[in-house]
Amino acid sequence: MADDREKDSHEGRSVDFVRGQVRADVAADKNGGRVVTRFPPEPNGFLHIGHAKAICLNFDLADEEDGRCNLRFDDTNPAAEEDVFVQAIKQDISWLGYDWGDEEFYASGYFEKLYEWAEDLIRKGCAYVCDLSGDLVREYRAEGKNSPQRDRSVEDNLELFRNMRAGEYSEGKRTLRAKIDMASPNMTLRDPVMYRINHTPHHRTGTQWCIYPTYDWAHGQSDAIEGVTHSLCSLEFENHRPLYEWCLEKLEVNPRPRQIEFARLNLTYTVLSKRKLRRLVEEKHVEDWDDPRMPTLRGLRRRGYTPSAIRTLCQRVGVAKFNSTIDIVQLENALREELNKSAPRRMAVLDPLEVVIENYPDDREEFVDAVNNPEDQSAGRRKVPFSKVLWIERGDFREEAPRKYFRLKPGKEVRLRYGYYVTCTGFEKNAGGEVTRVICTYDPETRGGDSADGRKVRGTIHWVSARHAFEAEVRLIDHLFRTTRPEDVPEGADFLQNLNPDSLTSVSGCKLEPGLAEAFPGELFQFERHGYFCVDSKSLKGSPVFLRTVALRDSWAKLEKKLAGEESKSCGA
RNA sequence: UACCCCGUGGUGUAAUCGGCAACACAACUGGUUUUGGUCCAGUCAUUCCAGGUUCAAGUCCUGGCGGGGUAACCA
Repeated sequence: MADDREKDSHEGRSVDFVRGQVRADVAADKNGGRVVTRFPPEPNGFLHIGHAKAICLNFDLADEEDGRCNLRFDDTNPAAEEDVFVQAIKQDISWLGYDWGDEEFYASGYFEKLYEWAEDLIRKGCAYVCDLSGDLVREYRAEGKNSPQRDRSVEDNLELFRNMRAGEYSEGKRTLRAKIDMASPNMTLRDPVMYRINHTPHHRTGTQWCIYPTYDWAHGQSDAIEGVTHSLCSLEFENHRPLYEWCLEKLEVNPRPRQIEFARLNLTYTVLSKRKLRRLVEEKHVEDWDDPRMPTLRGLRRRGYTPSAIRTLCQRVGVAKFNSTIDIVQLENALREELNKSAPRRMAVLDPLEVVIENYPDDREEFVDAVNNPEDQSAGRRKVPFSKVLWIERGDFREEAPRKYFRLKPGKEVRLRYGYYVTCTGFEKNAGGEVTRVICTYDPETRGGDSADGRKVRGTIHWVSARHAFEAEVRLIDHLFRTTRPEDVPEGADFLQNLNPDSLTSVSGCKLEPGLAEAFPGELFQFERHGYFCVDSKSLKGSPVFLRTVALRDSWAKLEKKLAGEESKSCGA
């Protein structure tokens, strides 16, 4: 895998702009040609696929340049952060396939140093303690008006700042602000807040501190402390770059890390804002953060997505500054591509219809030979039980079929995969007009699914022997939202109105190949002609629940829709 | 409104110094097939607009238009 990545990026025709800039720096021997990146999550939530893009970029880039990537928890806000998130984030990054080695850091580990630096700034006359309330600070900044305390003496500032640290003031009472330029067209430069008071205990430093550095005061300096050379972040920090540089310049830190911004990932039919994901969980529109419909890494993991499929997606979408939305099929396709090569095939009937083979002996049973994976001979073969009464998919029989329908219909012959050719000789219906049983005859000469006379059979359908079937629940998962851009709602409307009511369909009584009874949690299969399914890790032992990870492409569904369209058109005319 | 960033097929991402617009996915055509899957072949753009510089502009310059971000004691 590492080899592939290296090949792609070093020998490939093109390189994204971030890699381009990093390589230019290396070529210019900046930082002695060293490359250090970092992934800086705030431990206040779970990682989602948007984070995966940043993780892949930072780790892959460091790897390509023989550098390293640090994991740094940006834990400067005790009100929001918790250790459970630290643990979850580490677990998710590892699962994705990345290793930060010993480079696990916390912004909170630098509190003392950041404090010292803040005092330095005060002494230089570049920071002051401000008494304005939050509302007033906002107002003054908007108007470009100086804080009344902007010209406090260094001595007073130092004393007040120490008092802040000592816990003498209540929350919101005072802040430490950088003295930059209240007239700057860049709002972030209008005397940004560096420290605020918060008496909430911190997940790592407990009650040791009651003043906390803001992102702007902590981030660049944390990068510098760790020797980060390239600090990659998302577009919304673009306006902060001059401030990022101002801090490091004032502190005379050398060498200085370089901030580069890139566009974050957006996916169709998906919502990736932390706030919105939280609402989905809290308002119970999903089971939890690891609901298989969630775009969180734990959700995707539970659903059966592989780390490499996610990495492939991140690699394919590239890195740029254009704010784009990736079609979710891009993700689905990356997974299909991988599972097509690796997932063992099994037969599973989701919507069972009974088939009786009238010329097959009542009590006979035999085992037919089936290929586990046509894409991978080393996956071997297996024996599947066959008998007189079978289950087939309800959708594979039509009393009256449209043209180009290759499956079972009266008088028509199809192949039962790995079994025999069967011809439909009749069917039964109940009072409601629903087909309850299909009657067929089989050709004993076609065992295995081939005929010696070279007779052509257009349809091949899957089946499960009724007597041997393993019954289980299957959950069909679809997009959580029914619109491509769920967040696009009319003024005042809620994105939840775009929730897809059919995102989760539970189907019980599915008839599966008996071997599937032994499937273990997380194990992935292709149910032939349906899609890829995995055993829900939350299913109870001995009664696996299968989740549909992703469906197979279905060109018949497309064709049928098209035919139906033509039909109604000609009828209407 | 102010400031910053970005506009290349349907969707994304490329295109050394200014030099034949490439790749992936989607869509559509056809072929192969014991999965209507996979696989294979083919089709699909006058680079947001208008000027300018140049032998030559996706690329450089000017002006529009369009989209996004920011204007937190969040990150």
